[in-house]
Amino acid sequence: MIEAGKPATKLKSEALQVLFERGLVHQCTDLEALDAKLSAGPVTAYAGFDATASSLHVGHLMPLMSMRWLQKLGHKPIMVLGGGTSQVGDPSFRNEARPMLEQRQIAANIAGIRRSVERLIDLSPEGGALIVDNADWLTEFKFLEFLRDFGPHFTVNRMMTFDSVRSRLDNQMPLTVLEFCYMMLQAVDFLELSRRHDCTLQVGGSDQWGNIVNGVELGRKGDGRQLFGLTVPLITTANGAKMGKTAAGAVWLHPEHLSPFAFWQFWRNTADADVPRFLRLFTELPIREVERLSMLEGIERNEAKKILATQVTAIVHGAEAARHALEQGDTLFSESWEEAEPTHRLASLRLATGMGLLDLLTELGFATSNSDARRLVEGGGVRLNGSVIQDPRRTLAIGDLAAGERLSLAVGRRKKALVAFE
RNA sequence: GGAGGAGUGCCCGAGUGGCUAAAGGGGACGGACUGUAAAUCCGUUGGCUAAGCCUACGUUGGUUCGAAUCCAACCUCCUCCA
Repeated sequence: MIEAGKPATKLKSEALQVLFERGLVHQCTDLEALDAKLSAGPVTAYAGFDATASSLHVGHLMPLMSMRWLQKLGHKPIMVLGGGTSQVGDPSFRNEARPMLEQRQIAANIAGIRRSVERLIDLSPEGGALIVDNADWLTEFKFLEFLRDFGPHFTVNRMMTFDSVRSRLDNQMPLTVLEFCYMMLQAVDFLELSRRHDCTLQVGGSDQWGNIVNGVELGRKGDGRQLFGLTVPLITTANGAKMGKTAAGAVWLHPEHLSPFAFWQFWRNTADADVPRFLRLFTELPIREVERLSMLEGIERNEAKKILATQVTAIVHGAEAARHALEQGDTLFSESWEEAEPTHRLASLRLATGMGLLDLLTELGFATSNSDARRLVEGGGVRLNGSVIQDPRRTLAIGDLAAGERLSLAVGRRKKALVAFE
């Protein structure tokens, strides 16, 4: 096992060179052998995503970026949707069992995740990529058969040594058999993929190390094959916080959970200190360009942030959406932002019946509840058509519309909306 | 199996009958300052049909005019003993 921040030896394969250069490597089960294999020819690699929510979020971007690089460099990605494993729930580094997911919920979540995955990976026949669902094989096993086929390759002793379950055991928190067996399922996934698709590499988050190693060991004991595991680092922001949380919740990849513009904004608001690293990790700009942008200081760093935001948004939501978000950002944060293109459209009928300012704030996602909106207003954080409104009972009427049948609303310095009524 | 201790808001943590929607800190959000950054200072931080009401201190019951605080049972965790 290799702990990798920087490779100890010179790498032969372009794939690993790029992944290291990008900061996408944390640990590898056998760096040298993997390097040799990757430089010898195309390798099939997989990354798995469980159906814990109906959308992926920025945390999932790291393995996704790794898979994109691998595909670009001639290797074959397999994206595994966890329709089977989600029925169990990964206990890794969690102090409590996950709530059991209903079948219907899993199916709905898988559908949402699939949409993002399809965007991020080239699924054209030339791309060689595949999307599969591990329910396809995991649901087929009969219990005794499963135990007899795979059980002998796992020892409870070994399973209990993994850090991912260690703290649960040490703290004497209950770890159910259901959860404990999760690592077997993920190991079987890897074995199955190696048999079906000649997949020999698994990429995952650093919290997946234990699960991945189990798969690698199963490959060796079961089929006498050498499989490889590679983990991406856990990203925290310069402030030490886990990346990807905002007041509104996780930063989702699915456009229905978070608009492409809001997504763009998230990246635009990156702290200065994080910009170089994020450019490396989350864009595909040539490393030279990344370095150039990283040199920018002071106000100029804002340009780097815009490029970062636009690049990541292009990858996740498409070039068109990214360009649009950039334009919106540029006009919305310029002097004449109140003349820009509307960000939201509502029926003018709603003004006739009297629309509460607080309701609008909540509806636009600027406040999480009526009370939250009220606090913002009373605290002087809300501007309607340029002037601060502190009366929470304020309602909006036709008279509030400026030119173009619209009104502008800003919360703080970062959140701005132009609402058109038509 | 026995003895003792603990479970509080997003997180940590005070609170041992009414003055407690609950000290303090962290985080988050808003204001000032700025560059849609950081740092600093100030404010806010359960919900609603909002000067009123509702829900909340592991769960369920009970005592009381009144409970996060007292009692009982249960669940979970921690420490020590076997």
